[in-house]
Amino acid sequence: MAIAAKRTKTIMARRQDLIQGTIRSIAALGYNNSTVQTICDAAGLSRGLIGHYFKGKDDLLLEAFRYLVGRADEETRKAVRAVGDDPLQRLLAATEVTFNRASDDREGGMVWLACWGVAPWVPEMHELQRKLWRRYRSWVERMIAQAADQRGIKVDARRAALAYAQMVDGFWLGWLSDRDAYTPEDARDIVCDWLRDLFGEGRKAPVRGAAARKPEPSSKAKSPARKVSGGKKT
Amino acid sequence: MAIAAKRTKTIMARRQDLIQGTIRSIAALGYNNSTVQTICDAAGLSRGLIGHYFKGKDDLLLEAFRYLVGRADEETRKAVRAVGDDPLQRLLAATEVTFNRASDDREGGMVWLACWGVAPWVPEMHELQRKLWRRYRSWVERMIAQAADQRGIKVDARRAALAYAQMVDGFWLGWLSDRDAYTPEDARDIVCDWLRDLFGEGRKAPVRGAAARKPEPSSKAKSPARKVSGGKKT
Amino acid sequence: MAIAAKRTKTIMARRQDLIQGTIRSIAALGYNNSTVQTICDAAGLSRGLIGHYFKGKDDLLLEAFRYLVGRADEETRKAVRAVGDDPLQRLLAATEVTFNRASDDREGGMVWLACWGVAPWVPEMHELQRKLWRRYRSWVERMIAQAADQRGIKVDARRAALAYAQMVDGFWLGWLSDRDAYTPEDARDIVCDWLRDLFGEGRKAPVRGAAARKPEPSSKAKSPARKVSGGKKT
Amino acid sequence: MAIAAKRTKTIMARRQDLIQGTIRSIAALGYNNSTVQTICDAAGLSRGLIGHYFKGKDDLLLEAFRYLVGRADEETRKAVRAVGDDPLQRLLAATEVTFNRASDDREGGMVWLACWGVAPWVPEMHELQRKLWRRYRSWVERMIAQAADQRGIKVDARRAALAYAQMVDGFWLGWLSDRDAYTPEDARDIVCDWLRDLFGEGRKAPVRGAAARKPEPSSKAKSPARKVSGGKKT
DNA sequence: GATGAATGAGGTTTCATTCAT
DNA sequence: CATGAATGAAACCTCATTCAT
Repeated sequence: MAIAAKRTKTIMARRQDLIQGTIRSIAALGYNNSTVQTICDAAGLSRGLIGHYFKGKDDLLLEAFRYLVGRADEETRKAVRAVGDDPLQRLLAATEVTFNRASDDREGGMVWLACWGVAPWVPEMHELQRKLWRRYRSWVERMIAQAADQRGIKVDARRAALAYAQMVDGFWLGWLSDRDAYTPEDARDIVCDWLRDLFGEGRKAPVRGAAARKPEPSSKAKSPARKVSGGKKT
Repeated sequence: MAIAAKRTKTIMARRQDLIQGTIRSIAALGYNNSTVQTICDAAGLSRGLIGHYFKGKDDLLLEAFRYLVGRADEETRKAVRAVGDDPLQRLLAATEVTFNRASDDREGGMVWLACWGVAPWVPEMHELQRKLWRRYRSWVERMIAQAADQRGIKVDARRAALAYAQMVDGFWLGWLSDRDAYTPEDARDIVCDWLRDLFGEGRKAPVRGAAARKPEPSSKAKSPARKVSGGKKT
Repeated sequence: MAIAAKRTKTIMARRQDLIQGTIRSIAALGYNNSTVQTICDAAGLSRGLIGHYFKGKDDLLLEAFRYLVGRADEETRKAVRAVGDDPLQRLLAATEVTFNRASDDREGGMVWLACWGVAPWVPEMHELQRKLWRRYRSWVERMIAQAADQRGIKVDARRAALAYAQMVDGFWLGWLSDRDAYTPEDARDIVCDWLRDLFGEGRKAPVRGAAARKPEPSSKAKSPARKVSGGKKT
Repeated sequence: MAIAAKRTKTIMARRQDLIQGTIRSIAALGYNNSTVQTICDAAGLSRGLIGHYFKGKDDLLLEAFRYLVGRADEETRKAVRAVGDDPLQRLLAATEVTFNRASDDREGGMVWLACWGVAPWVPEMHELQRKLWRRYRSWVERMIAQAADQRGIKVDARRAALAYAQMVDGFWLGWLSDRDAYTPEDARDIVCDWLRDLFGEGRKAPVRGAAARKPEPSSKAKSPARKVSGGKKT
């Protein structure tokens, strides 16, 4: 069994190597231009190896996407769990970890972007993406509904969740497509402020300009936002 | 010259045919799976023709994207011009036309999505996309700044513009990736409400007429106004 | 239509080129060692052309076999028709043309041999082969039955047809596998003598040794035989 | 030495395993589609093992063919020896064992067929096949010559041997390619009758017992005797 | 100007063989 | 001695592009 276990471990390691190679290759060359050759080169392995560990290129591509999804999910869960049970805090934590991931793993983000662009025409990827998104949105909706309940505020949780989720995705998309337009921190702040405003919580730190805005009654400017990564995660 | 003009006209027509074929092919098969063959089939033309009108496949792809961009730009300008000079009305009109396009031309939207997914690795497309985005965001920023000025409200125009623009993109992305999660009308309403809330304008009747609507006495934020979506809508 | 006709003609010509290339390649290298490359080289065409005219390599291989079958069939029919209606003469003519083909087109014969060796594992080829064989055997059986009737001789036509057909195939097989063991003329004479003996007809020419045999009463030594090519033909 | 002997034994056993695996694989999948993987799977051994016991795949293939050839040879010799010295009885016994093998070991037959189809392009296999055939034909020729001598009949032994040998092969080929056209028993009867007719021996009881049958008073050709298959059988 | 036949580069995949464990 | 992971050659096929008609 020790041998079998070791073997299994090696197998997992090689699969990881190939997945990482895929991510590196796609990040560097794009989805189309990534060939079995570039992927295996990036993984430091020989071309034929892909057949040992995956059904083929498509399978590997899908698994790489699945890996990114799983990792984002895990990271977000951990961050959310760490802040306790308060729904707003959870949302804020999720938002933060989402945009942190943007800076920390732009490579992964680029792959995510590339996958968005092909998913509609790759049934399995499409399905995975939709499942993910629905779970994510429904989690956001629950959090928002709970937070509103706690505060005795009326919020259309569905619409708020949509606004949040799509804003986050939009910020991801925008930053991946043009990293100079704004920073992930900008995005994070805007979304977090939007969340706090939604529940009438004050902003924490003086946020660029906004803090200078007259505190009108309900200046709850909505800035919709949603974690790209979150979107891809839960 | 008449002959030359006619020729030019034919050339333009053929180019259009090929561009439309490209759009149809990408919408149906995705970016990767669209070949010169599928494109020309979709255009009802023969395979070799592409060389007469474009430098090659890549060029055609780029031109198709350029065409979509140009058309969207034009439509938006027209809608904005039609609504007069009021910045908020202009933003609302732009929002509306944007989401109307979603329903009216899902095919084009899918192509847009596909192009998003490859643009970072196609320098010319990337550049085009960035130019477009920057112009768009700066226009939004100006409109927001003007609208705020008119109302004597202090708004961080840059952040608001980012929030607006990325929310819109996020809704596009989400709807193209999963058309069942919400409707373009949902998206439009959420974004328009967000805009009105930003300026303390009350939500109103079906936004569809909003563009033509007279600027009523800004009834300011409705009651708690903190509901992302007020009473009406889903 | 002239253009369409010409095009069709060209298409047929290219298909023929590829089929001939296939035959030459298989004859020279065997079935396994024939690759798209060797086939196209033998045809004097480029590698990619195969996709224009056939579904793929397998399709081409099958068509090449079909071509050999069709040609053998045609040649045999023509030879049979040329000798009139007498069943024995028809059988003799078929036998002759069969073994003539052996000498005239050893290349085609080798391909036939190669196909025999793979047919059981290539459903379409197998089916074609079986259809062919059955039609051929039943024709032989009918001829034998008629010839026997004419002479008032009792012959088990089914068994005689089997003996004839398999003897011919056996001679083909043997000669293709070892061209030095006997000549096609040897084979032809043996089979023709067997046929004549079956119906009590005298042998035409003094055939090696056999003619010297004592004309015992009914020395109808059966030598079973069957045209390989015939077997593959009708 | 005991150890060395044991080792040798294991080696032989493994080689046998691989040879059997080869036969099973080829019978199931054909020559082309049999890979080292399928062969080792069929043998219940691991892929790399082939290198320990054979020079490579080609060598294994050749050895498998050699094994079939050797076994057939041995079986035939044994059957022939068992029947005594009478040449005709020997031929009948050889015929019988040949067609018995067809039914008893169709798998082996299929491999034989597959090898026929590649042998001309595999020099070593070709050579083996030719040696085998020549030895076989010359043995048949000797038997026929002896039987004719014994009876004072003049027979062209070479031609008769060719007819016999190719008829047998033809029946094998036909049955392997289409097992529904006739049974090996049909083939055996036809060939045995042909042999008996050649020497003016009457057809007799079920041939199955023929090998053990005492040489009865050659009742010479039956009546017209020109029926390929007398009264009995199908 | 329009067509599609022809080319050949390049992609994915399979496979025989080698070799470390 | 046995295993199967690793390699890289080579096969098939697709496809963008060119060019004669």
